[in-house]
Amino acid sequence: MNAVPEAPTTPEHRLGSIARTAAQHRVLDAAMDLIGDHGVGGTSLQMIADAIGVSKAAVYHQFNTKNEIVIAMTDRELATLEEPLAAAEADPDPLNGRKVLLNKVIAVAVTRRKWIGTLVNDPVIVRLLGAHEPFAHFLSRLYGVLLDEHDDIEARVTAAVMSAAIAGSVINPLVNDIDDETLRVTLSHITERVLERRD
Amino acid sequence: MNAVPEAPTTPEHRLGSIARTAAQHRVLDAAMDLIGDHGVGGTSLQMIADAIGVSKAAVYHQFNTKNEIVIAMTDRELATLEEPLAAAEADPDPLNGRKVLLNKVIAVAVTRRKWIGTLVNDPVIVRLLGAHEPFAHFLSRLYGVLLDEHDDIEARVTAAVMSAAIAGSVINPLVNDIDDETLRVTLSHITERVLERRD
DNA sequence: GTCTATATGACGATAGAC
DNA sequence: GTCTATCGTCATATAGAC
Repeated sequence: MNAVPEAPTTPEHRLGSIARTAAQHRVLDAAMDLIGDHGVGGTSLQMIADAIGVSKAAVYHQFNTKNEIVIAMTDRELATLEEPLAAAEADPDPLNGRKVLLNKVIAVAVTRRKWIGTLVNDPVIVRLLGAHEPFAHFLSRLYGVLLDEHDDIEARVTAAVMSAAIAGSVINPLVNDIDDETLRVTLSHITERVLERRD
Repeated sequence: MNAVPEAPTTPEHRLGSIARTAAQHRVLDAAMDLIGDHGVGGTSLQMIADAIGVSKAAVYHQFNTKNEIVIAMTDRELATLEEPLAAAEADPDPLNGRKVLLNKVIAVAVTRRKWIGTLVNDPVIVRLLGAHEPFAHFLSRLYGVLLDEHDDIEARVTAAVMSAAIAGSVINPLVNDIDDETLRVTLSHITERVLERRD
């Protein structure tokens, strides 16, 4: 599908490892804003170009295809969890590592609330999350830390409820006027209550 | 927040009150299936026509615009909650009415899980839910029964978490292989635990 | 890095025959 | 109720000048 110099053994496919120019970041900023509002399918390159104030051709000079923009945008966002995830994996106390990572995930979800609905629900991005190997690998690691017993039905439903609660609640119009800090604390509180039944 | 026991003059805007022909239902069935997979923006009339096995023009004979298809499709689905909602509103015990309605909402969400992510997240449908008056009115009634204290921050976050937990968890790949009945019972259980802290 | 101009195709929607 | 044929618009994407 794309580059991927690494093959089977994949020693290092860290997200966010590709350096981007300022012009590329401008494209990604505009793309994220628009796609957050209209979805991937509802956002054209013309809209992105207009938002930046350049021509379509200028956008195409930064990224070869629309899909590359979506990948780069998703990569840039998921990459903010690379370090917290690695830290959690290295934590000698798995329960503590999970708790710290969960709160970091909540914090990111809250500050990025406008975009999170697109990330977990836009058909194009959802497909990408499974099909693009670096993303699939990363999410597998993330779930690995957040869950322990993958085969237990209640554990899986609980995990689904938690991730849905985090991703879904922050985008609900009901909480639109609640500030980030209040929302973050309240969510942390609720998810911990759900979790503590299992730990 | 909402109030409005009856709108000023609108005597009857019940959802699902428009009779549809068999041909129209065939269009709506195909549209729901495709839109559930690819979103509104990712589904063309050609795709719908191909799925039914007719031409685009035949589809246009049933509905004048693509938007009308989306509205009719959404209307048909939301209408399944019209009767449970009316029953809950008429229940002399509001707490019981709410509980019964909540479980009905969960049941519908579980059986329609493939579609529910589109309903609550697709930019086109979300916009429609607020802009199309019958939908906005209906949702206002629904929230009116499910919530009591709209202004309380924790109540709103709780409501957001609950609706997100229901809508979001059923579409999570983690629960893909869990049968409807098991998922429904587990979800009912979890949401009741969240609710009982407030009642 | 940005532009104008253009190729090619798919989109929503319509006209009119059967 | 369905078809073929078509309209005008906009989509992604490219070529080549500055």
